[in-house]
Amino acid sequence: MTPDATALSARLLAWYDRERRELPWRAPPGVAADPYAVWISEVMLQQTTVAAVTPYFQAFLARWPRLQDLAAADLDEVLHAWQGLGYYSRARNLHACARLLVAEHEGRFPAAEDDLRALPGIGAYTAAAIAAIAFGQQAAPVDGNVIRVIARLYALDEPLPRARQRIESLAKALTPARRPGDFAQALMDLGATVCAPRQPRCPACPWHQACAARAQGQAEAFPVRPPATIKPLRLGVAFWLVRSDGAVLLRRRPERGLLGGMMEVPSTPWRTEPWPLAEALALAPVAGVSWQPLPGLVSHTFTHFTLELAVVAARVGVPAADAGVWIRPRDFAAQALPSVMKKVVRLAQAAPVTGRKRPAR
DNA sequence: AAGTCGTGGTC
DNA sequence: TGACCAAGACT
Repeated sequence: MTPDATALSARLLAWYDRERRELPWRAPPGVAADPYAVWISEVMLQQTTVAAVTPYFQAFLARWPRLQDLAAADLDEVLHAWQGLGYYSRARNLHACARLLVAEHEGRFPAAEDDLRALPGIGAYTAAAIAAIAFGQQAAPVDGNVIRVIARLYALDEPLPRARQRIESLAKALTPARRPGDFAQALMDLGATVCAPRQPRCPACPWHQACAARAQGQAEAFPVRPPATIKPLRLGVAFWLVRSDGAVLLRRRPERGLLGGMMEVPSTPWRTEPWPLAEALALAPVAGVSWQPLPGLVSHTFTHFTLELAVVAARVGVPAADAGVWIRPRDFAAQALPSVMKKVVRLAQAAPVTGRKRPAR
């Protein structure tokens, strides 16, 4: 480290010792972090806020306190515990990683960054985070916070993602040999609480004096991002099919791809062109029933497209085989339903199938 | 290497 | 209200 880097990292660590946040996965000062807890938290925190992760993390560790417990769980249980958190491949990779470690690594995490990086669901960021936080290695995890802080500190005008290499080497150069895990968390805390994307609180920043972007009065202008691409709109028609006993037809999505392995209300494919009703109904899970369009639309924005689902509903007596599984709405809680499908359920239940009065009771 | 992969909060 | 964005990984 250069003298500058030494002074900067010392100042940040002093700030961290003062302002450190208590988080459920964070070990008390001086206590070694549990690699298992660090791993779970870091995977959950991928592209996900602390507020969203916290209840999931606590439920996860209460249910599967050790790596061996998670490895012994069924994938379905893990997916269910993950429902609502998004990026569901994380749950499958988490489960696969637990089983791999138990089967082939004596149930222990490797301490080396490279070995961690080779595990399913652990990329460059998470490998560095575990190595630094759980094993005290001089690794430098680079997440969105670190990118922002470093880009501002040095007023890097090279746009992302090209600037990433430079940011990684600058972050590494700032990382001290002592307390690298605390330094990494300090950098991320700084980005989360002070060096925020909008309206950074520069006067409260321990790097205030050194910050080049701040000196230009342009902190918010960094990092430089390429213009965002517009999200296309995709359309579909969902089939809300109610059996005479009240159970609703659901099906499991393919293992890979969008919402992989999660449950869904059956629907047409999601495409750019509108669906004429007759064309959509030709793809219904059962034929010969009377489909009734429900008022309203389900709108849901994914990372790279917006989805609008119309919903048609019908009652059926004898269902076709192989169409899916019949679940009573009261048992939906036990299903791994992604948020977009919960919206479909909400819409369908707000507008029950008419044409037949529900039995008064 | 650019596209794919969720969701909820924020302004 | 819609666009941005969050402790990224995988292909």
